[in-house]
This record gives sequence, structure tokens and C-alpha cells, in this order.
Amino acid sequence: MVDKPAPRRVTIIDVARHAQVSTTAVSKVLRNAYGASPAMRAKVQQAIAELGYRPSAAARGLRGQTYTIGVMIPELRNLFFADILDGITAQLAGTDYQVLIAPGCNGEKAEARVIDAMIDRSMDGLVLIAPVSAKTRLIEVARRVPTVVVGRHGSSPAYDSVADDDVAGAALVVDHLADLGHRRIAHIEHHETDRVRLAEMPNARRADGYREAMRRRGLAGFIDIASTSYTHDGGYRGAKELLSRAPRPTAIFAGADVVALGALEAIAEAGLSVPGDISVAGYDNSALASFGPISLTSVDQDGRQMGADAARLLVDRIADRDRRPVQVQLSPTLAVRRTTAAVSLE
Amino acid sequence: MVDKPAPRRVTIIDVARHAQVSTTAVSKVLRNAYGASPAMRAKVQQAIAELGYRPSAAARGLRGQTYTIGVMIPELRNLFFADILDGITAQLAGTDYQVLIAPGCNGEKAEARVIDAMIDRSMDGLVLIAPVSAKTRLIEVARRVPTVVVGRHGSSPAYDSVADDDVAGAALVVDHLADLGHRRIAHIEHHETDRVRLAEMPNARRADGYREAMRRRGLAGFIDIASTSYTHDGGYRGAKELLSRAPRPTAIFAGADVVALGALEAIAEAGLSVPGDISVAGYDNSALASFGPISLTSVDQDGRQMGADAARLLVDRIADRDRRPVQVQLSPTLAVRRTTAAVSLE
DNA sequence: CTGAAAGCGCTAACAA
DNA sequence: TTGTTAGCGCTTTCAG
Repeated sequence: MVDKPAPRRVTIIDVARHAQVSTTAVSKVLRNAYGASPAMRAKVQQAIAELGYRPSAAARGLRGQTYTIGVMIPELRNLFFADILDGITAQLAGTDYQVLIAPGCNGEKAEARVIDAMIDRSMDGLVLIAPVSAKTRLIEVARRVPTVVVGRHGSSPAYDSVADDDVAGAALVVDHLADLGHRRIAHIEHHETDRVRLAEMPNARRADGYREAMRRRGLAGFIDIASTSYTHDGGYRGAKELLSRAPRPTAIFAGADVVALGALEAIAEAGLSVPGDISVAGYDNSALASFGPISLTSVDQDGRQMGADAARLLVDRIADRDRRPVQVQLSPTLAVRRTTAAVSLE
Repeated sequence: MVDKPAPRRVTIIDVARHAQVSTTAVSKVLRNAYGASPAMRAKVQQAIAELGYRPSAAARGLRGQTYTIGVMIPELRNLFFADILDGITAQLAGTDYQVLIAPGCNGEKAEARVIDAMIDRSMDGLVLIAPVSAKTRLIEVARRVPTVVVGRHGSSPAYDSVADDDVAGAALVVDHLADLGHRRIAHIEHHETDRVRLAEMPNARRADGYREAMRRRGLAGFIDIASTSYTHDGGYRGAKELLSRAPRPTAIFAGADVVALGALEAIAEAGLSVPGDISVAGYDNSALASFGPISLTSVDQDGRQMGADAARLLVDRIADRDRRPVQVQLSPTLAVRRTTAAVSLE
């Protein structure tokens, strides 16, 4: 294995020379731009293949596009986000765009840093999944670079958005449990104080939907909420809190699957059985929920579809930055499994 | 909300003008480079802050670095990879490097495309997690850009590597089960045919380690392998196959946690209990394994540590591309939980 | 349809 | 220590 140094980069100039045309011509072929005859196109493409030429995204970005789409994911371990990402990459497969993910942005500050990093890298478009930033900030970002916001409600003049109807999702759960005879249906929510986020974030919408559905079913008096966080531990603590109340709930609607798992642990620890003593439902219908031994009833949001819609809207907007913003709202469904059952007679 | 257009980008020239210095001076401050007095440094930093200047990574990349580290992750849903990533980002926090993840590279072809995309984008360094590409290809890549390979054995003159001792991990499981009195210990492996990968990929090393440990414990006659894949379904099919043999195994060592989960489903379907009738152990000690109701005995690889080591090596190599390559090998430990127990009397 | 030339924002080599 | 200048590799006018 000889340690020969990497040869000099093949540039557009090399290709032009090899194909006996101008660099402009090569550039046009690269971008499928108007104004290149089929003959020239063929010549150039052959030269590209023969030299193994690959355009430098950095250089392209300095004048035109980088053909890079940045996706901000707040939490890699959330399997629902992986579904969204699958939808994005599937929709973008076959185009010239490459998806890059920016990780680890928990909290407004880290999120700001990550978004800046993507803008600094001249990305052509941004998909922000469940961003927590202030709305003014999102608008500012969207004005600099085409942006689609996924999983956050509320419209904006600057960006497109894709969201699932979280109010409807919560209603699905409450109706399902109420139909099974439950009345003391409790909810574990992700604590929220910020005014705008109370109106736009999915967690807040789910809590709203829960309250609304309870009232609609005449169960306003049984509304019972533990306010923790959308984590395994949050579910554990929330369930502990709810179980300590008398009378304790006969069903718990957790705002996310991981929360439901935490709740299941607390319930098991308390020596209660699911769904015998208490029913549990989650949200997201992640792979965890469908896993046999868990078999969690959960609200299904079509993450792939959401991702595909987001990517489609983004590519659209890159092509026409001035078109009017669009809001896509999908409807959730309920995957009923073995953690929910008719209320037991007491 | 007035729809004012985004103002022109603030460039290094604006900063230089504002601070009354040359662009070189600004550049030096940006890079913490030698040759700028504290006074000038202060002036420039103030100007940067006042103008809200952010350097363009594309422009920087054309001459120098992009301050971007690319991480290739074959499968976002693998929680072990998320641990590695946490280690990488933690190690890189506080530096000027930004981590970007390239997703969805299952298979050699997709992997090649993704690696090319990262090179095209002038990334300063690459972390390749469990790459399946041919070794010659990896060496070629490493010659173009500083590269660290994680989770693949075998050394190279071109890249650093970080791996867990998979042979030792498999031995931990076999020893644990043998100590519990098991003799018919079966294994579910990820099918592999390629010669080099048979020597370098973790799955192959685990199968080797299993065979070796069985022989060492005098259980060579009980070696029993189902060859499927490292997926939930692979575990399900593998366990079904193993259970159909007579006499059936009293313990199954699955090559990964997801495989173990699939096996658990097959075992439950067969009407057998764990660990009463059969013990099950996994590999990776992912969040799934420690989740209460599952409580899977599993081999723990310190993913965070692996990621941190990889990042450290990469930054080192970016600073000195000619230093000799290093191989880091970590030792796994065994997390014993409730899916393994003493063999039952028959 | 084709090509020459300017310049995107920055860094590196060099000069002062 | 500081500033001047020449590109990095590409896209984009704008002539031909």
C-alpha cells in the first residue's frame, strides 16, 4: 500500500479543457440549466465521468446553491423524528439535494446555535422539527433562508408548516377511553409556560385537546393533569403523582410514548396491572409502542408523510421564494393495543 | 409584521471597515491565529458583535477549513449510535467545530454516495460509524480527508479507529450463561459473506467470540448458530429457527438488543417463558435493554466514550495529518438483568 | 447556443 | 505586528 498523496482536486476547468468547451458550458450541464445543446451536454458528461469530477459544494455555495438541506432534530432518540426524516430523505431521493442533520439542540440557546451553523454553511433550505425558538426568531430565519417548520402549530407569513392535528389526537384517546367506560382519565403533560408556545407547541395542544374532549364528554369534573416533561422520567414522576391521589385515575393518557413507558414503570412498581387496574395510552405510535411485550395504545401521526410534505414544500419554496406560505395539517389515527381496556368494576 | 427583505450579508470587509483594520486582521481574529495584538483583537471582536457578523463557511472552505465534522450514521434508530454521537458532540462542544450527520446509508452504494457528499462539502473531518465499504475505499477516503472509523476492527495506515472488543463481549455472555449452568447456548448472528468484513465487522467478531468462548468452556459440541440479520425481524426468525431444533437451546445470545427483542417475541409466541424456560442476552445495552418491563441482560459498550475518543483523534489528525494512525480498543462489560437465570432442571 | 470575464467571501503568502 | 494581493472553484452576467 504505497502512501501516495491525494492528487490535486479535479476542477471545472479540467473538465472544460478535457471536453474542449468553456467552463460556463460545464456549469450549465451541472445545473441542467438552459442553453446547452445535447451534443455539448454529452461531451461534458463524458468528460465528467472520465475525470471523476465532483463539483465543490463550497465553491458553488459562494455564488449559487449548495444543494444541501439542513434538518434540525431536537432529539435523535425520538423515533418519531426518525420517521419524519425518512419521509424527507425519501422525497428528496433522486434530486440533487443532500440532507444533513444538525443534532443535539435541546433548548432555545442550542437551537439558535445550530440554526446559525446551518445558515453559515449556506444551506439551501431548512427543515426545523418542533423548534422551541421564539416566533420572531423563526420568521427572521425564514426570511434569510427557505424554511419549513414541522410539528408546530400557528401560521406565519414567512415559512411553510406541517403539523399533525394534536387536538384531534388527544380527542381520539379521550373518546376511546370514555367509550370503554373510563371517567377518571388523567393526563401527563409537558410543562409549558411561554405564551406563544402554549398556543403553538404540540404538547400544549395535546393538553388543550384533552381538556376540551373531557368537557365534551361531560367529564370536566374529572380533568386531572400531572405537569412534568416529555421524557421517560417525566412519565414515571407524573404517574407516581397521579397514583397518589384518591381516588386514583383508571386511565392515563401520556403525551408521548416515552412518557407512557415511564408511567408503565411507575404503575408496575405500585403493584398495579395494566390494563386490569389502569389503562395507559401514549402518543406517536413509535416502534416501542408496537413492540409485542409492550403493545401500547398510541396515537399515530404519519411521520413519513409529514417529512415528505415538508421536503416537497421546501423544494417548492427554494424554486419560488415569494409564493404564499402554506400550512399542511394531517389527521392522526389511533392504534389500539393491549394497554387499554374497559374500566374494571369497583 | 412588515415584509422587509433580508438585508445584504455582512462580510469580513464590512467588519474590517467598521473596525478600521484590514480584512487579514479580521481573519486572524476569527481563526485565533498568530499575529494580532490584544488591542486589535478587542477592536475586531467589538465590530463583529456590533454588526452581528458571521463568517461564511462556504467561503472559508474554499481556502481553509469549514469547521464542519461529518458523521456517517448507518441507522438513526440504533440507540447505540446515538450514544456515540453524544460522545462526539460532547467532546467537540466548546470548539469551533460543528457536527453534521449524514443519514440513511444502508448498503455500500448509499454509503459511497453519502461519503462523497461529505467530501464535496469540504468537511474538515469524517467519523464513519460501522462503515460497510471495502477497505480500499476507506483508505482512499481517509487520504483525502482526515477520517476516524468507529466500530470496525482492523487497522489501516490511513485512518484512526475506535472499536469495542467484540470478541471479549461475546465471551462475557457465554461465560455468564455457562456459569449459570447453561450448555446449549445458541447464537443469532448477522449473516456475512465478504472476506474482509468477516474479519473486521463487529457482527462477525461477536460470532467468532461466541465460538471461541464455547470451545474454551468445553461446549464446542453445543455451538448452534442461526444466521439472519441484526434487526427485530432477524431476531424473530432466528429464534423461531433455534426453537424448532431438538433439543432446543436453554439460552440465546443475540448479537444485538433489537435482535434479542425479536427473539423475545418469538419465544413468547411459542408459549415459553423468559428466563424460566430460556435465557436471552443481547448486545449494546441500549435504552431498550434497561427499560424495566424488558430488563434485558446485555453487553455494554461505552458508546459515549467511543464517540469522545473518535472526536479527539479526529481533531488531533486535522491538526497533524501525518501523525501515525492509532487504534483505540475499549473493553465491554456485562449488564446482568432479568432475562438470564440459572438453567432449569429438566 | 456559446464563451470571456467578473466576483462571491474568505485565507495564505508575501511585503512593509 | 499589520496590510496588500492573489487566488480557492464555481456561477452569473453580458457579449458574441
